[in-house]
Amino acid sequence: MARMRGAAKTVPAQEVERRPSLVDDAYAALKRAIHDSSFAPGYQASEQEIALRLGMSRTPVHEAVIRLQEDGLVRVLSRRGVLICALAPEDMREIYDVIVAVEGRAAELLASLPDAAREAVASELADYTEAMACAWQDRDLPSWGQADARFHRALVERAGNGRMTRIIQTITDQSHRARMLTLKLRRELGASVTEHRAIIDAIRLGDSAAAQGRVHDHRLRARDELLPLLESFGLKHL
Amino acid sequence: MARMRGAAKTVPAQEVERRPSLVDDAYAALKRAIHDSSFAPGYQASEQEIALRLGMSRTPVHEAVIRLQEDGLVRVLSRRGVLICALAPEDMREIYDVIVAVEGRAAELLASLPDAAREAVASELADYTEAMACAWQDRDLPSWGQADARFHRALVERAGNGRMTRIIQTITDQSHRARMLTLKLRRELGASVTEHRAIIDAIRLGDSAAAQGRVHDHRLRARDELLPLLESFGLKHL
DNA sequence: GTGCGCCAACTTGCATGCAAGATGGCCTTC
DNA sequence: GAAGGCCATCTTGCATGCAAGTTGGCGCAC
Repeated sequence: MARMRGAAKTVPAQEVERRPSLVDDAYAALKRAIHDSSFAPGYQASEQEIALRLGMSRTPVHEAVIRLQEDGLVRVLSRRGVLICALAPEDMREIYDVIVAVEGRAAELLASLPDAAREAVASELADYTEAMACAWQDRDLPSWGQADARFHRALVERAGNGRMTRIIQTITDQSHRARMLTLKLRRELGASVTEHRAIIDAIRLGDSAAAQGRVHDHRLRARDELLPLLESFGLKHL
Repeated sequence: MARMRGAAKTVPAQEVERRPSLVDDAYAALKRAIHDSSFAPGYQASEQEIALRLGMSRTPVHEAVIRLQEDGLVRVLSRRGVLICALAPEDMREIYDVIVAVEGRAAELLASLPDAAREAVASELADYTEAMACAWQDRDLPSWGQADARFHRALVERAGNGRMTRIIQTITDQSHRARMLTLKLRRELGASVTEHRAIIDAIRLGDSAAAQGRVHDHRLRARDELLPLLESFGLKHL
């Protein structure tokens, strides 16, 4: 009955592209609901209720919730429902440490690329930064936030390390609500443009130590600007 | 029917300690099986078969497999079984980047601790390093590996960042087999002791830049020693 | 002998049933 | 009136049934 399949037998051709399953649907829907605060932090829902709302049975919801728990977005309280996780300032401190670590290494890697690839990346990053500068002049906060997000995502993705990309994606998901909130509170958005340009210069010059250091300083400055804001506003949980 | 629980209602006392479920059992058992190569990479098993072997139904196995997939240890091939993931040298390169990033930041944080805490951590790290030196003299590879693992785990855990700890835990799980293999291949185990001592000194002195840089160099040296070994031995997948 | 196609077996996706545990309200008792 | 205990209800944990899709082999045709 239990047929042992040989280890050497490679993956059978088809490049493993799953069509979207109900689990994926539930996962995406729940993540979106959490991001746009349809499910506010602290809210406690039952899988049954979520399943009903999404028009499917409990099983795919349950599996999606497991994945969300791995992502740190919810917690499953045994026999008591699903709790949407809140983010404390302490969590934001942790998150910034991870960002500093990963983006710093990514910048280092980018600065070590061959000339042509390096220039291409620098050029792309410069585009996003100019978009930020324009948005800043126009006082267009949403555009500024979008361009900033693109800059930081490209910074990591272009380093070509899937694991680092995934880590940043997870961390970004976790802090999504906080970012949306703080975008309106911050004052020094202009400084980011200058710092981004410094990062880009270091990458252009192939100075990996400087690239790492400047990303490091950029993110720590942003953190030190943000955390007091959060605490002064009494945002104990986001 | 669908009773909406208030968001403000805090977690009901009990500090959320799940007793081990069948899912946890399956998860632990599978991870162990993968680590000790009972399930070799490339092996393809069915959830039914695993469930039978573990004496439970398919449901908890299925959920455990989902978690293992999140950890990057297996892949679920839709309607074709569970594939134990193999690690290519390219994966090891990615893994080392993550380690360099996270451990580097952790060292930085440790060097920024207050005097007493810093000294305590340095002292603990020194203990592990001395254990490595002894094991190296005795040519006791398993002990060396264990002490080295403790050093690196403490380096991250003592920084007090749960997310960084979790990332390192995941990465460590992924590369477990590779580490076991390469422990026997490496020649320069002695250099690690010297480098560890340099890291500890930087932490003791509160020099966070030096601490970060020395961890950085230590891990990159180890990587550059290891990767050629793997490739020369033709270990395309571990 | 070779190649093609059909089919049977096997696999996961998902729904649902049942059981055990947690919770909150109601009733009883003092 | 207040407090404590019992019970109904709600919740997830897990087993299992059914359906849909994939695979490999067997047999048939040439």
